[in-house]
Amino acid sequence: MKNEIAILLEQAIRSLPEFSDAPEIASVHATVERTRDSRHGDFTTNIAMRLAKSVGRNPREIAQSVIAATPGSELIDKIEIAGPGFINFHVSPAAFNRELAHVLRDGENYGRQATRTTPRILLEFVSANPTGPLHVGHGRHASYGATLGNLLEAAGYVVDREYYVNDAGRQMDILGISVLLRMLEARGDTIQFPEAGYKGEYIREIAAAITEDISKLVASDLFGNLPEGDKEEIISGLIEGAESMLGTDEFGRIRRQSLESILDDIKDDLSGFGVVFDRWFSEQSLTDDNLIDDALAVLKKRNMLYQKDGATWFRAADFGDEKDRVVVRENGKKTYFASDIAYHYGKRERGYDHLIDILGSDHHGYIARVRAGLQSMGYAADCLEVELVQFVTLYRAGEKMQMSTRSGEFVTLRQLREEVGNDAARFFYVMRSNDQHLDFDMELAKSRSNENPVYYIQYAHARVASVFRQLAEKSLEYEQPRGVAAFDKLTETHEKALMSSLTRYPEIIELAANNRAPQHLVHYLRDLANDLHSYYNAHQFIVDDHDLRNARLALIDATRAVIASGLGIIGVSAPDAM
RNA sequence: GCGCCCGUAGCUCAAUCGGAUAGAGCACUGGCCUUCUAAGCCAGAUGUUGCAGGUUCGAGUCCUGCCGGGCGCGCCA
Repeated sequence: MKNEIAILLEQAIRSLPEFSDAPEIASVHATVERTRDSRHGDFTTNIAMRLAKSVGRNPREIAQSVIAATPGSELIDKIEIAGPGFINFHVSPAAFNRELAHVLRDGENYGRQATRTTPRILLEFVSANPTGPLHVGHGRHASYGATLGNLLEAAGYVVDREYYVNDAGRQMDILGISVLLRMLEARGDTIQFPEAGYKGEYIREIAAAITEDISKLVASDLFGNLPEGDKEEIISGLIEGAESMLGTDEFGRIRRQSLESILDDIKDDLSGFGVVFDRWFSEQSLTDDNLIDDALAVLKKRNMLYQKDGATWFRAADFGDEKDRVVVRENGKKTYFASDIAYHYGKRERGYDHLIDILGSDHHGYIARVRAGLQSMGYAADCLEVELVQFVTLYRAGEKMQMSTRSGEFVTLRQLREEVGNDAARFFYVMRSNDQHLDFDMELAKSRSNENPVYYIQYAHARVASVFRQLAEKSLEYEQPRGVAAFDKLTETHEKALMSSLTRYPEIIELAANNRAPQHLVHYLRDLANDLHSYYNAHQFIVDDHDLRNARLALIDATRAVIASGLGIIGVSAPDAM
């Protein structure tokens, strides 16, 4: 609907020679928006004020000539000039009726844009380290990422969802030794669990399930040969000791089984949360497939690397980073940053045009250097987009909870899901802008779940389903074509409001997708549910008038479809009964 | 110290490349179930948009400075 208005407007402006050189002409489409006040009509544009700047003429005069040049259309009842030069469009009832018929025809596909082949988008999110179960902070990333993926698809983009598994490096050794020590403990050996190890209870559960033979290892030998030092040196000593006493292969198997156990748990948790990935990308595979070397070779070829203090540096500062970064350490080991460059390089090499990373706000410092990496390899700086998600602070009974994986003291996503339910959790997580901090009070979410806005929206959906059940009980039939033919009878204020809201849905999808802002959809659904509830209370749907009854049923049927579609994008169920 | 993000009603938050009178929920008060689910509806109050300047037809939104909060500034991952 908005699109049609924009096309008419663009035709009008292009037909006027005095604006042919104005730069604003390219963005006419984007200036058309819904009015906030129905007295201003249904759609408005500020294009006259924008043109006034570059052409140097009175905006109201410009508006006048634009209106005069606008082709006649059955879509529009009247066009008015208001205020400093707004052009307001009043849409005809017939046009709303026609659009409502579209909603019914498309059902839950209404508002979805046709698929476009470019750009191909890779959406990476969660990517939590596989060293423990997901906690409530990851839940926000999962909900936001999954919803954004759905939104982008609804807006017509081709999106692949990817989880980057940090299965390489020191943290895997720490995981391995943590599990091994719990195995020794379970066997009856006396151990002193290191401060830097993963202390969570889940480590004991993993240890209990591992069948690797560790009879070669004696706890007293292991602890007897520990170096003096801080907690990092102590755990390094334990890892080295275990590898030499038990064997590198044996320790490697324990490490791998621990990783698989945790990864299985994460996958199960996420799929249970309705969050699915197209690919789980292993960091270790970067090394195995020589991708890091390939990426470094590209950088070297482009003269982006140099040697200093025995290390290899990347000229990140040449591309906007605050300083150059090490990619190969003095000891010959590649840095994590080298993996990151290679990973993002690989994403582009796999054919993705646009990369979206959803990261915690504590990672903001790393954006510039990864972007520098891509840029230095010849990719456009804006092919990498990073959406930062602010922290979740969890409160239980008004008390702040700690969230440290290493200490093992945290509330898991699984616990949260069990306590408040998937629907409420998915909804709450995307209710507010991702750049706002989120306070999540468990007790509040549980004890007041009836006041949860998600139920308000679900209830609207269930109410419509209930009306259709009542219809069947009265042995009446819903005749949709007859209803569509009788849309002229929908003249009540509540009906007009509902129709207007329904036809906004495609615009909301576009808005929420383009701004990476699912909360737009959440607020829209709340408003739509409100329209339905108000209508429900003000008017009877199952009335004697055959035509009016079917017209009203068609209207709420369309509403049901849009609510179901919107909730589906957020990952929330649309129940027929509550 | 430098960098990024945030600051809007009592509380939690919205506000569509800058747009018309800054909006919702919660909480509070009163009213509405013999008719399709009262997890609902209707009516009612609240703002120096942290502070001070600037840009312009127009600023919560953009720019500068300051105040307050969060996060980040490794040859860690």
